[in-house]
Amino acid sequence: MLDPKLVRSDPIAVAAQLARRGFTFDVARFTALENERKQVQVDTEQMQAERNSRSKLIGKMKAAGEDTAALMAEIGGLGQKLDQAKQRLGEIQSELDALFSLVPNLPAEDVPFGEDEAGNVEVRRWGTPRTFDFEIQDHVALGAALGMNFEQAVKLTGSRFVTLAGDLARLHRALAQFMLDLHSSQHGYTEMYVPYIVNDKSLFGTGQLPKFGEDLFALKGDADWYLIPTAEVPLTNLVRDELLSANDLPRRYVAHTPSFRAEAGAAGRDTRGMIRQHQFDKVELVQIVRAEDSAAALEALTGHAEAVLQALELPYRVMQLCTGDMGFSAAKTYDLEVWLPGQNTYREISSCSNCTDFQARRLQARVRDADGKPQLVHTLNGSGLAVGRTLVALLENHQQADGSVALPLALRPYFQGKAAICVPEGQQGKA
RNA sequence: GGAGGGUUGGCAGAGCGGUUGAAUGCACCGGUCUUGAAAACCGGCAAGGGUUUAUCCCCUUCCAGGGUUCGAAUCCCUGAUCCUCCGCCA
Repeated sequence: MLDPKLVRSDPIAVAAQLARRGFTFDVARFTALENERKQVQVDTEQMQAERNSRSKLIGKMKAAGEDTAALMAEIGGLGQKLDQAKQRLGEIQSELDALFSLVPNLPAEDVPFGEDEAGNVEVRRWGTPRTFDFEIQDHVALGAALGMNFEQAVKLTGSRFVTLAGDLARLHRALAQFMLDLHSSQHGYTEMYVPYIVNDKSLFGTGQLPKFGEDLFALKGDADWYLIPTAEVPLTNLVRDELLSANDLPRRYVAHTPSFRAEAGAAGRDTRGMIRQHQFDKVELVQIVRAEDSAAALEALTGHAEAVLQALELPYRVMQLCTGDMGFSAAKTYDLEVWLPGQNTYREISSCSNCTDFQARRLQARVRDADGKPQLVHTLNGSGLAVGRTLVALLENHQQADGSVALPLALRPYFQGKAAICVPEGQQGKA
């Protein structure tokens, strides 16, 4: 949610900034609504003031033993007019709220202009893609021999799911655990266990609702419950409706959860392999900071995600998203793209965003400043990392000629020191 | 699932339908005192919104939504949630 005061004070300038990210803000409609709101609100409050003062007077007169019948009769007619005005104000307010709830965050000043992902700007690269002296396989081919099975998942559920068996399942678990261990012990994050089902308020707070409901899996039942599309939702909502004191910040949370996405509109995209699934695990980083700290926090958080890739010896590049490619709540975003030899390209494996006060305003998440005045916090989130895609990258980058996959040093403690995962007995030649 | 009891400011916790936006304590901020700190004492201190250059002023808010009333933290209804006891249970 944008700051209504800012939008009111200069709707043209706000519209211009939103246009940079391809969003059309209807200034005329907003201005008309806003003018009517002002008028109706002033009228309504005036009537309320009158009612209040007269009712108080009645109280005083009764206490003094005077006759109040005349005054009470006089006040009677006010109620109906007031109800009408309140109803109209409520309607206008709902319309304004609906309008505002669909408006994305303003891009930060240093975000490059661009209409789509083609406008993203490479910031830096780490590592060098390996040159192979044998015919490489992609993760689907490698995985088939190691225990990755899409047919089984189709039987259990449908497309865009997977089962992992044996060392591959263990690798998946090891990756998540390694990431949690790294962030909680080295980067100052508090590990959290959170619900995988959240209510509609939480999804509104982080911006998934009302605009992106079709991307979510909604549960049947009386309550408005949804499977989480990312742990960003439960983690960020931890501070919803909280008024924190200055020494409560910064807060850094890390959690490993599955993420559930309907992938509506993604038909035909990334249908091969584990790249785009309805269910995938992710280790998520969330920071709650004071406004003045958020720019630096984004750089730090991005670095924390990068540290995972470095420890796993996976080449990547850091992309700054352009105005047209950023998510709804983000003011500034870095994507980490890992090298995938099987696709001969870099693919997104983490997205790190500074949402400034956009989510905080929806969440009513505040902190007292030095003067003791409540100020909105800033929220940041980033994947550190997407576990499924990390597994994909690991298989493809560290594959060996015989179909086994070398384990980076960082993961070996989770495998009793083993140096590679190998095709199980009896599976050789099946790939 | 059954029965009962709660939900009030950052926190704890009072609150007969009428100057109660709400006592008191803690926390916090400022001051006195002190070499400094602590203690003590004095003072300040809810949030959101409207209007305004600003002060002032006004409105809303005591879990949420309805209702009764000239007037609701207070009475009624519905829902959420927490606690206690019983039942069931990984």
